[in-house]
Amino acid sequence: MKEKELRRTLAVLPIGTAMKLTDLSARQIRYYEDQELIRPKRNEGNQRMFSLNDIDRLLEIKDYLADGMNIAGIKYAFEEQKRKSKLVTTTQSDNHELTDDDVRRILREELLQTGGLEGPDHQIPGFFHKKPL
DNA sequence: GTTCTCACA
DNA sequence: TGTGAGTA
Repeated sequence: MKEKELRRTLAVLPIGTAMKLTDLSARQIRYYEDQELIRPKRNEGNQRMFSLNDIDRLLEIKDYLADGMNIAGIKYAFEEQKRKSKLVTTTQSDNHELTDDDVRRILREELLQTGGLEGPDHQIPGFFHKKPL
């Protein structure tokens, strides 16, 4: 499955396409880049070029945001995703019982629970959640 | 026509 | 986040 992974990392989509695919505004996409949630490549004309992985990433960001998570929380979520991903590939390289979706869902639940139980006093300023619902 | 950066009545 | 300005 290396060819497939390679194609998913090919940055060939301009921001206009990313907008249609993710239903996000150019403003939002650029803002998320500033927050280092995504790292689109740049072409010769300094224009952002997105890969399918970037698109998935943007969709995840939109998903997390919908669940009330903020930028800091999402950054943390991606770090954990990377950490757990490494754990899975090294401990069960041939056991694919856990799909990426499972990891994301489990992780989201964990984050929502943690942030939800924290009292306003012990909550890290703008980490997991936006204003307590 | 599209995208980029910067700035704000 | 939106939006307009001035470019590339």
